[in-house]
Order: sequence, then structure tokens, then C-alpha cells
Amino acid sequence: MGVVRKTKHLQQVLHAFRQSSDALSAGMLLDVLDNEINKSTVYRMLDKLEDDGVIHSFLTMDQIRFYALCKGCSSGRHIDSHAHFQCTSCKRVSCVSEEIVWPTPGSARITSAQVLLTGQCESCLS
Amino acid sequence: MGVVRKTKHLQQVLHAFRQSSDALSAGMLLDVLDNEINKSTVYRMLDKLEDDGVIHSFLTMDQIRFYALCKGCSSGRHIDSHAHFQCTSCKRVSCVSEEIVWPTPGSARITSAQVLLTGQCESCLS
DNA sequence: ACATTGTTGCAACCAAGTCGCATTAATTTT
DNA sequence: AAAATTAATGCGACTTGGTTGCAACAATGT
Repeated sequence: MGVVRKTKHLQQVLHAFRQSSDALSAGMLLDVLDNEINKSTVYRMLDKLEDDGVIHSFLTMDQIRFYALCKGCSSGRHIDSHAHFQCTSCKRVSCVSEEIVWPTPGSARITSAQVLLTGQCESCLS
Repeated sequence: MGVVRKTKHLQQVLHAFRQSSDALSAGMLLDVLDNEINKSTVYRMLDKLEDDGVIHSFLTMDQIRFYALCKGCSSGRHIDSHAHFQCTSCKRVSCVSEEIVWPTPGSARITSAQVLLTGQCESCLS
């Protein structure tokens, strides 16, 4: 814990996220990086980036964790008030821009919320 | 495929769901059944029950699939218009009764939707 | 240059979930 | 009621996304 170093690998990962309009899984990231970075390293970087509030993560129905750049999250608070959508055909995952209002169950203290929509995207439908 | 037989095991599983006010994972189910039923069998039954629209499933942040009795789903259409909530302390998962309205991204055809809230439940807060 | 400390790669590991196949148990047919 | 049919079960091996311990390495501070 402590200083975050500006390593080449970190830059590569951040670049991959900025390049992609979709959310990425660890596996996809390993693919686009052509396995130049070790699996454990990728997972560790993703963990740290999420802790730092740079990216947020969520799970798709086939229980794979996807990551996307955050817009309004901060360290320790990951309420992303938008939904995620995965196409069952092309498997691509994107963020849905519209805001969502969700309920607060009883007197629980909500620290994270996520919405996942599944279906077929426009281009896979046609 | 074909006739669904009324086996003792199926009854046990359904009973477990009716007993529990929370959603259950395959692992929890194996525990409450004290491993009287084989792991594969439990998974296969859960699959079938979900196909038949008896239960629905969703994933928690620690990527474990949970199952709960359906209220308004039918075979092939699993849009459960309610959220699920998991307590980070006691790990219990429950259904939130309030209805949710979510957006439709572009012209995609949504076939399933799920909302997951994470935080601390009332009893773990005190 | 040297010490310090964060980062990486490797390989072994873990756990949820799946699969093939032989066996067993419901149901149907005779 | 016994035989035939077919669904359900158990078992073990396997897959896979993700984790961990540890030694080697690289970035930063003095």
C-alpha cells in the first residue's frame, strides 16, 4: 500500500479502457494486450483501479466480471447510477446512459447498486 | 426431456425454498440438505426449475448464483421487476418488494433484467 | 550507488459450475 | 405384476474465472 507507480503496464490497461467503448472483462483485456501482461497482474491492477474509483465492476449473467471506466464514483463508494447491457449474441457489454432510480430496502445502508439488462442489441437483431 | 417426475429430491428442494425467506445459492442448498443430494443433481434441478419458471436466478457481487421462487415469471421470460439485496456482513440475500422501472437502451430487445443492491442490512447495522 | 518498497511473473491452488457415463428409480406398456 | 422405457441420480473427472505465496524485478528516495 502506498504510492501508485506509473508503470508501463498500468498505462497499457488504461489505454485499453479508453480505446474501448464497451466494458471489458479480465479475459478480454488479456486478449487485447496479447498476453503481454500476466494474468495475476491484470487482476491485481483491476482490483486496485476499482479501489481507487477509476473503474467499476459488475457481473454479467454468465458470471464474468466486467470493468468500465467510472464517471462519478470515488474510492469506497461505487454507486453507478446507470445500467449495463449485455447482448446475448455478440456478448458485448455497454453502459446505458439513462439514469436509474432504485428503491432503498427498509433501513439498510446501500453501498453499491447495479442494474444488468440482457437481450439482443440493435446490430444483432438485424 | 418430457415428463417431470415427482421425485423425493425435487420435493426437498422446493420445501427448502418455501422454508427460506431469503434467496439460496446452490452451495447453501447443499448445506441445508446436509449433502443428501449430489452436487450435480442440485445444479440440474435448479436449471430445470428456472427453465420452468418456478425459480429465477441472479448473481451477487461475489459472483455466486442465487435462486428464489418466482412470482410473475413464466418459462422463457424471466423479467422480475424487483431488486435483490445482499448484505455484505451476513451475506444473506433477499428480494426487495418495490417495483422498479428501468430504461430500454436504444432499440435493443431486452429479455431479462436484474437489479442488485449491496450494503448492510438492518440487523447487521445495529 | 544503495536501500526501500511497490510491481510482476510463475506455478500451484481454489471453488463454482459442467459433463459423460454407468446406475437407479419412476412411469408406461404388455 | 413383470418387463420395457425413459427420466433422474451419483460419481469423478474436468473446465474456468479468479486467487495466493513467493522469489525476482523495477521504480523511487536518500
